[in-house]
Parts: sequence; structure tokens; C-alpha cells
Amino acid sequence: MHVKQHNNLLAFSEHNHHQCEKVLLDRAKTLCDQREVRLTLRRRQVLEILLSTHQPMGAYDVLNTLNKTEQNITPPIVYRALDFLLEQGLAHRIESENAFVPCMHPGHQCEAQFLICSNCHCVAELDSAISPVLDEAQKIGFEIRHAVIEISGLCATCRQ
Amino acid sequence: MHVKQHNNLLAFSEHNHHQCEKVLLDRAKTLCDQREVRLTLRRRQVLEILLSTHQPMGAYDVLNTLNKTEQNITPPIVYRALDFLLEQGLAHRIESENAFVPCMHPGHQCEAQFLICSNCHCVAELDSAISPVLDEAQKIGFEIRHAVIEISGLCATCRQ
DNA sequence: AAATGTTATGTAATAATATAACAATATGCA
DNA sequence: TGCATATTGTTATATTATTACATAACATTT
Ligand SMILES: [Zn+2]
Ligand SMILES: [Zn+2]
Ligand SMILES: [Zn+2]
Ligand SMILES: [Zn+2]
Repeated sequence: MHVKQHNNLLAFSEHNHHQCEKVLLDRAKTLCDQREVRLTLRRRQVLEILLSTHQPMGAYDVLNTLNKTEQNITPPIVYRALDFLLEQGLAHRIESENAFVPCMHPGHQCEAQFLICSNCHCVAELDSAISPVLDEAQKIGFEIRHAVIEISGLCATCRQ
Repeated sequence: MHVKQHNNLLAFSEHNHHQCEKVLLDRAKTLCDQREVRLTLRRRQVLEILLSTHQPMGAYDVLNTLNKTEQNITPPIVYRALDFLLEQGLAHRIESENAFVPCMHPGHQCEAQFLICSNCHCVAELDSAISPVLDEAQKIGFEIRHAVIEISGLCATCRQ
């Protein structure tokens, strides 16, 4: 498996998910070290929970999962860990689902874009800059700070 | 004023807003007649409230506004009216704000795309299909049902 | 007009998502 | 060590959205 090479559509494909999780967790550790920010226990736990699936998880899903092994995990604890992961680009918020996914290409520069399958509920994160909306915006003098691009529909597998 | 001709960026421009509201309300009435659906009092009231500004309004903003002239307006009343307007394409939900805007080009076929100014909080709705993400999705066999494209940043006016 | 089916609204309670405010603890450094 | 800062823990609350059920309005048939 070559996670780095072609993991755009990983969520919609058969793959070694254990490997997928490991690579991304290691990458997160490396990035945090480089940036001199701390991937603490709580933050790592939340990231691991997000990494466990390609389906977006609500904050309270994360909370309930975490509470299976820990005690007295409350909303602020989860939201703070999620905020950290978002700031570091290690996770993304899916606005149309009020839910969160781990970033599939940590460190990417261009805005993330998501394909969300309504049937299997998996989310694929595209990493190529395929958003001329952005060009259009700039043409009219609009200064882009953040782009939310979430396309929902049916993945190739679920269409069959 | 020619609302129909070039109202993509209306929200960011000086314009006769009274006219802007009137044109869109009339258009909504016509469309509902054609479709044989009912633009009832409550639905019209909610649409008028959304039309009163180019800033997205939360459901509870709508509720509070409506409660100034009506009595005992409760969340389900507002959400049901909003659902109707969304179904008929007379309003859109801004996912990244948990808020709603009136549609600026009712009847449009392509997916709506929004530019959201972080400073003046106005939202412009683009009506051209400028989203190759959609092409990309189809290329990989993803069947699009709905696109959420919300670009936030600074409008030309607010940059100065 | 009366009965019926359908659509829309009203009402009460609650679920789901997110944050504020403050206390305690851990970490890194002088 | 002692101090400053970052992180986590705790309690309460704010915000957004839905469920469930009752009533009213409207349309169609008898
Ligand atoms: Zn990413
Ligand atoms: Zn699928
Ligand atoms: Zn529209
Ligand atoms: Zn602005």
C-alpha cells in the first residue's frame, strides 16, 4: 500500500486500514515534533478515534468512544482536542455533517475538498487544487481565507 | 437596477434593496403558483425576514424577529417554513454558519456557491457553474447529489 | 352540508451540538 | 525549587434542531 501516493479515494476503496491509521498517526507525531506542539495523550486519543474509520464522527461520538476506556470525559475535553487537531491541520470539520474526519494528507497547502457518500457515509478527501471557484473569487476582489467544499452523493461502489 | 442581470455580487454592492426584496418575493410567489405549492403566511413571513438582509440568519434569529409581530412562534414553526423554502429552492442553508439565506436566483439548476465576507457578514450567491470539483467527482464515478461550496474571506469593499 | 383525507400549523418536551467560566494539574524553564 | 504557561478537569449553560402529538385549514367526495 502506498498511502501517500494515491490516497485521495482511500475511503471508497478496499485498503489495509491498520496501515492507513499507523501511517497517519506517525505522520501526525512527526509534524507535531517539527512544529514544537504537543500531541498529548488526549489529543492522540481523539486522533486515533477519528482515524479508526473513514466515516466522519460527531464530537459526541468521539466522546462516547473515549468514555469506554477513560472516565469522565466531558464535551470541553473533546472539543479542545478537536480544536487542536483542526488548528494543526490533522483533522477537518465536515460542516454539512457537524462532524470531523482525520486529514488524509497532513501538511497540504490547498483547501481540502470532500466527497461524501450518502450511502456508506465514507468521506474521501481530495488533495489536488481543483477549485476554480477560488480563481473566480479572486477575479472579483474577494480575498479567500477558508473554503468549505463538500460534495455529497454516491461513491462508485455504492452506485452498483 | 437590474436584479436579474447581474445579481451575483449584489450582497457586496450598493443597491436598491427594497427593489431587491420585492423582485425576489414576487418571483417566489410566481414559482409557487407554477408548482402548485402554497406560499402560506408563515412561509412568506419567513422568506420576507430572510430577504430583509444579505447576511445569513440563524433559525432563532428568524424566530425572534417573527415573534416581534406574532405570538408563540416556536422552533418547529420556523424550521418547517425553512424546510419548505429549502425544498423549493427559495432559500439556502449556509452549513458553515448554521444559518440561512434567501436564494438570489430562484429556479437555478446548478449548485449554489457562496462567498461569505467575514467582516460585513454578507453572503453573495454565485449562479455560474464554476466548480470543476464536480467534473472531478464524476470522473471517478462519484454521483453528485448536492454540493456545499462556501468560500469565506473578505469582500472587495471590506479589504479596503 | 357532512364526511373524509390531506396538508399545514400549534404546542410541549427534549435531543444534539457547542461554549463559558473557573479550578486543578502538568510541563518547561529560570 | 519557584514561577509562568499550557493543558486538562469540572460544572453549568448556550445554541441549534427534532420528536411526538394535537389542532386547524383546505380540498375532495358523498
Ligand atoms: Zn486535509
Ligand atoms: Zn459509498
Ligand atoms: Zn440559489
Ligand atoms: Zn464585506
